Amino acid sequence: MERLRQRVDFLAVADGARVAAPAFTLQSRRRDDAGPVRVGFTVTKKNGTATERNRIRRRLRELVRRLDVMALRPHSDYVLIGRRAALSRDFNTMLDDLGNALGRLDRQNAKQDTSARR
RNA sequence: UCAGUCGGCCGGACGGCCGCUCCGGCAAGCACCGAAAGGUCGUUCGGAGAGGAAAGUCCGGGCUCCAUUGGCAUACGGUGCCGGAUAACAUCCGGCGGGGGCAACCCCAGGGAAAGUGCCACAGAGAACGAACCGCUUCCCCGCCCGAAAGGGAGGGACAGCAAGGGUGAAAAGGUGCGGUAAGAGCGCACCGCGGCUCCGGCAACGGAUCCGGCAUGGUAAACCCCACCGGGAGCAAGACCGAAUAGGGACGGCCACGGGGCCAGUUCGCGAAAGCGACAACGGCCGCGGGAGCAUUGUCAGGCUCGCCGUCCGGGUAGGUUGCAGGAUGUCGCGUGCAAGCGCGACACAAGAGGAAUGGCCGUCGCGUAUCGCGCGCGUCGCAAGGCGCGUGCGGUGCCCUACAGAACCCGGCUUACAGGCCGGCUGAUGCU
Repeated sequence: MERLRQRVDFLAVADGARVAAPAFTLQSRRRDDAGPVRVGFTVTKKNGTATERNRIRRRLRELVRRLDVMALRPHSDYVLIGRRAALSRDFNTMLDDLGNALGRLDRQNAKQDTSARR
């Protein structure tokens, strides 16, 4: 698993499907290449001071690390957009949130694929 | 003990599991490459990893590029008591002056108002070539009262004198007292204030003393301005190096007029199912004529013009990468020196280096604080007593907070702002005890 770092990659994912949770918004995009799963984090300035933004990003990063790798689709990019609730929300609860969000994202992608085929 | 004031410091500790970034390194193990020697953006391993403000980006520097490349002046901006410290500063230290506080101590944008210009609202008579509203006063005039008279008293008026008192204001042209006068006035005197010469102390800001001047010039320069001093601009997204794909530029070589794109002409007419055949045609080509502009369509051509394609090399340059980028006006300790800021010498140490941005996540134990409950002790008070109430303190339990402000982004020196809780020291005042 790699980190997403280039601006163009973030912009590409921003066009993909998205799912909202109390502490974050999850986006993803299938890349159609042989590369590994990549995950990026976005925390905008409206979420608070630099210290608070750092904390949000670190907790989200830890969520992804704890996650079962099998829950992520291979050859895909994911972006987690942090929200202020990520500062105080219970860690295990957020872990469940992320699992649910991934499931919903998969269903949404499947629906988009079938409609694209038609 | 309480109240105050100034300065300095800390800003959770330990541990468990799982991670991140950078550095070191094969000395050892593993993985991979290699025939081997050996090697690796590898892994296990070893080491390091946010702040007192990292913040605001308000000053000052280093560094880099650009400009000027002689300096100066003008303009613009900044600084503004004196001396010192410093790479430099609007910072710091030591003084001076003014203001506040019983004091320790604190505050001050603190050059020039006899270079010039402007402004000074409201109130008030008057706000800057001094003014007279109420008022005070001598002489004179008018009538009245007392008196025998001389004269005296109260009132009114005119000419003058005055600025003490009243009133306005942030401010009214020195202040207080005595003398003086018709009433008054620096008119005179004393003290204070102000200005000036001289002398003394101090590097200086400035302070002190004698004498002189009766006092002549109100405030505002965070109004213009004057004077002195300082300042070229932009910033690490600076700058340097490397440099993919695609498009485009240049050079050389090869290939083919096959196919394709663009523009013009044919989006024409006849025959034909179609392929095709034929006809006619220019603002096009060729030919003709003319020295030329051009002319002629009665000549001729159904296509004409243009871009090529492939390979190699070169230079510019985007994304991106590397560097700048962590050994420095560096820190700690000691000694010397200076009232101090600091400076000098010596020893030791190396202490984050990210880049959609590492330094974390989840827990445990302890500690701190606070709330509450229980028990014990001390003091005060009420009560005959049992005991009640209040305050302080110790131990234990439980809950909460499990921490405030806040995250390096080229690096330093400052300033400013934010900050839970806590520690240490100096000094001042008040009170108590010896």
